[in-house]
Amino acid sequence: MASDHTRSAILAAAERLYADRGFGDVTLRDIVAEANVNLAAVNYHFGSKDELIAELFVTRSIATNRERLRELKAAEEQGGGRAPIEVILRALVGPTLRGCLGPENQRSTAARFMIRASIESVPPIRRIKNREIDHLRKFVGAMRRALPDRSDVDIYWGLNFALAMAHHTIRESERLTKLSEGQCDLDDVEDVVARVVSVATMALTAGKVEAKAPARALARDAR
Amino acid sequence: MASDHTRSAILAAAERLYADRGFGDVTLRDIVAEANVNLAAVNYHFGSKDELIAELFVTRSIATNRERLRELKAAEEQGGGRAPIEVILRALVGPTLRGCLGPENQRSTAARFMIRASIESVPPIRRIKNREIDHLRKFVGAMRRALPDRSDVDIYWGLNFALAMAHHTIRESERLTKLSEGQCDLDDVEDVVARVVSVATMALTAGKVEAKAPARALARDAR
DNA sequence: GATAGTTTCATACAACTGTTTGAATTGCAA
DNA sequence: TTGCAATTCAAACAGTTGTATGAAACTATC
Repeated sequence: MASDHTRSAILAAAERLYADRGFGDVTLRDIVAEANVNLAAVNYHFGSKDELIAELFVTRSIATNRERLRELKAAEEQGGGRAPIEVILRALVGPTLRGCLGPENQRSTAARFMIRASIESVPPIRRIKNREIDHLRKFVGAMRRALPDRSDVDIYWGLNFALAMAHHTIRESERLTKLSEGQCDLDDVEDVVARVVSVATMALTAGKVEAKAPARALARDAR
Repeated sequence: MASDHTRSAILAAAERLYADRGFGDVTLRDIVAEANVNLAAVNYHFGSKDELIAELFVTRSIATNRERLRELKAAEEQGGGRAPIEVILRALVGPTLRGCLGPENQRSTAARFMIRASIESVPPIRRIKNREIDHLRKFVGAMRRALPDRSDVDIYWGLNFALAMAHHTIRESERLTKLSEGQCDLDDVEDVVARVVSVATMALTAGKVEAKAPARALARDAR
């Protein structure tokens, strides 16, 4: 096993470079130069460039997913096996948003790396994302328990839209800032989380008996 | 000007190949082989590979944007300069969704190309997307007129979320189908449009005086 | 301190990339 | 037909890429 120094130096350098310049134009030679190691070290320690990228992404994904499940579990335990939908959605999108947004100058390398991964989507990363379905099913289950009257189809769509808003906001944060001329404050992460959760909750609860009647017939029917 | 035959053969072949295999692994040599033209023809007619990609994307973007504005204009004229927010949102996301979704086996090459462009996001395409802001401002204007009580910030967020749901659904349509085991029917484009418009409308109108009071305090406040 | 196993290193490899060149060919106008 | 411009073509260019090799340096064990 030895010192492991080279291995982690490569990981750190690669994450930094990918975060700064994207996957498109960072070569192995850039990485080994940044890490002060030999070119062959990458293939020796990781097998290939793609496996290096995959390891970086998997590490960060696992961290996010663990945090998601931690929040979800805590919420369901507190509610005796059933958590409010808002809290479930917050557990779903909160860790991702908190991990990627926030004041730019204090964003961690990991955060900037995950933003890149969200924007550029190279093959090794796509492959990993496709295996994320089992993880999402856990949230589907919790959402079913929270909204037993809701059809599965509606649950899936609600989940889809929640992730859509979170990821798109991360991907296009720069554009939203420019479009709104800075009026949309993407550094206020908790506000972003609240907005996403709010809209997703409406999407999942609108037009149902849920306590009182909904405000009015929704556009959904206007089709 | 001559026959133009070579030029359009390249465009058609490139669009087909990019649609099928993505930008990542389609080379100029693949394209000229598919188009039965000489390798140098691409640089002769387009200047560079990136300019070829840009031309493909611009052509399709313009078509979509024109359709968007056509629907928007028609709606506002019919309403005497002010259109219902649902109709504005439908003009915003409808053309994109209709252009990319629908039964897979009858999807046009152009549609599949635009899906790829939405997923992979190579530099020349990113550059063009960044110039889309002026186009979006026209929708901001219409939304302001439709919802004069709403703050600009809310308008921007609503627009952001509407685009988020549309684009994410296109990008991740495969995953949503898998997650829902086919229960979410992405071939029924008008249903998808209705769902996106419905949620976006709620996002933009919730918690306001709009006729009756809203059903209840929203998660937004639970923060 | 010899040995076996791990890690580093310089270097070469082999393939592929977009682009350029300059000559050949074509099409059209005078 | 002649002449001139536009287009096509084969070939080469110049650079980059990820990966493989085999020797050297190191490390820990006996």
